[in-house]
Amino acid sequence: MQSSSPAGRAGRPRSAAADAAILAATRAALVDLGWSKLTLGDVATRAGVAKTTLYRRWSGKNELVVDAVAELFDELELPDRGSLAADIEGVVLQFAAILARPEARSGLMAVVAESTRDEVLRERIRTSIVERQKRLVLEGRARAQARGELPPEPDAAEAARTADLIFDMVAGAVVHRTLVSAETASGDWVRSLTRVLLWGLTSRPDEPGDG
Amino acid sequence: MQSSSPAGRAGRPRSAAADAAILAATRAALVDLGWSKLTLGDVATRAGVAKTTLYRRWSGKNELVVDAVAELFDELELPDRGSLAADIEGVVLQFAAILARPEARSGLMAVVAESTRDEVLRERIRTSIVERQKRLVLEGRARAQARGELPPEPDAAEAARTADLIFDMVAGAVVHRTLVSAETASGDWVRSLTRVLLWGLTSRPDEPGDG
DNA sequence: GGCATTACGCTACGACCCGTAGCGAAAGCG
DNA sequence: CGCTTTCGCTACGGGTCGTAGCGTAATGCC
Repeated sequence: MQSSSPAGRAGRPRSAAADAAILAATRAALVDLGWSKLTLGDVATRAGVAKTTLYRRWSGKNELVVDAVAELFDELELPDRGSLAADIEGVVLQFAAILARPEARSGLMAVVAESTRDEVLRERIRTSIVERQKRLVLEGRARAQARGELPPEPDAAEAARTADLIFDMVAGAVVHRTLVSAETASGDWVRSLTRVLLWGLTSRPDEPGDG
Repeated sequence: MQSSSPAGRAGRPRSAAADAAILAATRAALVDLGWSKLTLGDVATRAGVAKTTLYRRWSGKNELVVDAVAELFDELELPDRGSLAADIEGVVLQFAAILARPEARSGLMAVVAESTRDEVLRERIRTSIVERQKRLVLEGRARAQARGELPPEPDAAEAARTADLIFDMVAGAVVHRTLVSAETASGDWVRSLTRVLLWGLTSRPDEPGDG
């Protein structure tokens, strides 16, 4: 059977241009129609491909939108702005800018909602979207520890729990601010968020208000 | 025309029992089918009413699910546990318990996603769900100020901005932890979240790490 | 009690979308 | 040149949507 080509089987190869066109058409349809009114037939027409071609590559609407939205987060990276506070503010502003785009707003929340009843979809979202964001938290902390802004963590498990907490707080706050409260994540707001986070993480345990 | 009855017009009144049955059936359908596979015909059958009756009261799936999910948050209240930290932990645990229910998980995120393209729906979510949660933040702060745990705020606008920030951080963190990271908001996690928040809010501005 | 008014249950309907099957043509590989 | 796979196109049964129409049930007003 497959003798020479490593991954490419015999026969006509799939068009890479079609993949890009379909994902772009999906984002355009999300902008124009939103999640619930988006139909795969319409996406195929926008992309200039047959509906059957679309179904050969994606099993359904959920998977298609996950891939289309995931590409939006490709531009996320951790800039080196010299201090932990500035690094956090920079990446949060990037994240907020992505969530300000209508194709991200309507698409991301919808697939997350669907993922509560679809374990495979949830894993797809995790690997293609969430894990990439969480990596920024780990990189930012490592960089801050190298700078001496944060102390090294002796307990690896505790360090992982803290990173998860920070990730949920930052990403959750931005998402909630943008999609639920429907307010823009302005520079002032991001600075306030960063201030609370950093003071909360670096303050000494002076038993403030505990019984 | 309408001479005596204040709000009730002439004719057969709408069945209040039908309203309750429809909303309960909607939640049951959310548990069994999730958002995307939920159909209004199925909800009507579950509730024991005709499909036309359902359409006479709700304009569509979005509005129906908002009302069905909103009832889940009726039980939210601010317990007086003696300290600000304990109060926060209590209400966050209540919030997390609601979000642990499948009808809330699949329904809430879906309507929020739809609300990004529907201003009327967004306002409906705000008044019936979000604003009720935000009120707990304001009550909790007022109680903490009465206890002397927090200083009084001279600037009302700044106080409102801080309350909005705290609300987005708390609600966003719990939602993100529960629905995106798909981990339970355990007691340990809630205590860690509360610790970061309180230290972040009560620490003195000693310029920690700023240039 | 009779009457107007409104809600209700039921059926039926056109419109739309889904997801798939089948076909002939096109584009690669050996 | 064959073999294989993809592609575009058409067509189809099945399901849901949202509405219209009808007869019936329940209330307020006289």
